[in-house]
Amino acid sequence: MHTENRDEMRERIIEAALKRFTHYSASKTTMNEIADDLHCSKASLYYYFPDKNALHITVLEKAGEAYFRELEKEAARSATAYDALMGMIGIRHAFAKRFCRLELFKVLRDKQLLNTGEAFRLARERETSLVADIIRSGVEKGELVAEDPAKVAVLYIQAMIGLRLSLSGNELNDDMSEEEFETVRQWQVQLAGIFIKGLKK
Amino acid sequence: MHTENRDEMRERIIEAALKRFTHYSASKTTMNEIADDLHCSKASLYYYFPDKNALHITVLEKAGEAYFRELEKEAARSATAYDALMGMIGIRHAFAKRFCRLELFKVLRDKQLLNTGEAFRLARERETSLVADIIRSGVEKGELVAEDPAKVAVLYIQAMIGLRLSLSGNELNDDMSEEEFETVRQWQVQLAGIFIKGLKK
DNA sequence: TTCTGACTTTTTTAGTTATAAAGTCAAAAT
DNA sequence: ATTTTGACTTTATAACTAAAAAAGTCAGAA
Repeated sequence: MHTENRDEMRERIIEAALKRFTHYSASKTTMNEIADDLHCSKASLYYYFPDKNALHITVLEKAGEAYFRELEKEAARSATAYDALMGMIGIRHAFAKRFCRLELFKVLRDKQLLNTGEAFRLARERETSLVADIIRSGVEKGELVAEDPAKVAVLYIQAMIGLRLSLSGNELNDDMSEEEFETVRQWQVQLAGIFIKGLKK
Repeated sequence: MHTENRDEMRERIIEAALKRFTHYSASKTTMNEIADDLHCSKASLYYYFPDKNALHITVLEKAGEAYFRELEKEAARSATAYDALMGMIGIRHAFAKRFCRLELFKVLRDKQLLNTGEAFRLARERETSLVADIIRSGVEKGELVAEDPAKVAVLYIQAMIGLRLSLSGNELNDDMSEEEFETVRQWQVQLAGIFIKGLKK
């Protein structure tokens, strides 16, 4: 009927998709399954979303929003650049584990937009500029020295992602074992420690 | 006839394979082509090598040997840890460009031995222990501080590989554009700089 | 001991079909 | 007017298949 209900239905669809996706993975979930969960027809889903991909992207964006909200909260409450970056690693780790079945990497790979895709580029930029802000703030407080915080931030993010990828090995996989998650986290913590020291006076 | 000639023929085969492999890539090269280049029969190749894979591995090992020889020469002549690591980056870069058609990554991927394969593990260890030596030497000279140089070396190598992988993106590709090679090199140089500073007193 | 032509076996590729899932739409329900 | 749906079409995926190409073997020649 009016806008309120329309948005509500959209939300219910996103919720149902998120549940299925995180439990069984996005690619193994059919539109029919989502429709059945909601006791509605598949055609209804297509009234709210142009195609499955759009729904998938919306779900990813929702998860991304929650991720950035936590990230920015953490950055705000951290006293030092060191604390902020360490907090970020923990949050990234938790989200990666929680949402690995959303197949973010798979989407990026299939669409060949790992470094070019618009939404992804924006997310990467948002994360990078958050790190840049943390470094800049560290410089202002006299904690750090950095000529070009933005450039350093790009390097930092790239190195963190790299440590994640260097384990995944054969291909850009979304699935990782508990152990592997932990190894990556430890590497990231260690590198962040050295990195921050390398930016000190 | 006697050993001298046998080894000589083996070398000629390796040479011919190396030429074909680096020019057209290993997987696009047939044993018949190598035999034709040498004006001998394909069966002869199988007298010297049990299968194509063994030949491929031998060619990779030969390239690897040259790589480590240069690497160790560079480490020996460098005055500081900083110089040594920067020198290493340059050498790795040159070899990666020169031998990318040898499809090292492809072999590792297909054989699922990126972190487990024996020969590869040894090569990785050799590179890591070289970095560990460089760091240890830096500590002795009072240039650096590191509690556990071996652990730091693993992290360093992992981060360097990670920067390489984070660009390759979709999958573990051997082929990279000139531009991409240069981007990775710059990142590696920048990270090595911060890393070394992070290990200073 | 080294080499080869003629051979067999294995792998890759391209094409085929069957099936499942994605996506559409005219008409019904609210 | 907006929302929903059953019945439909289209598209993508997976499982076979046949043909071609490359890998790999071997008895016997050099």
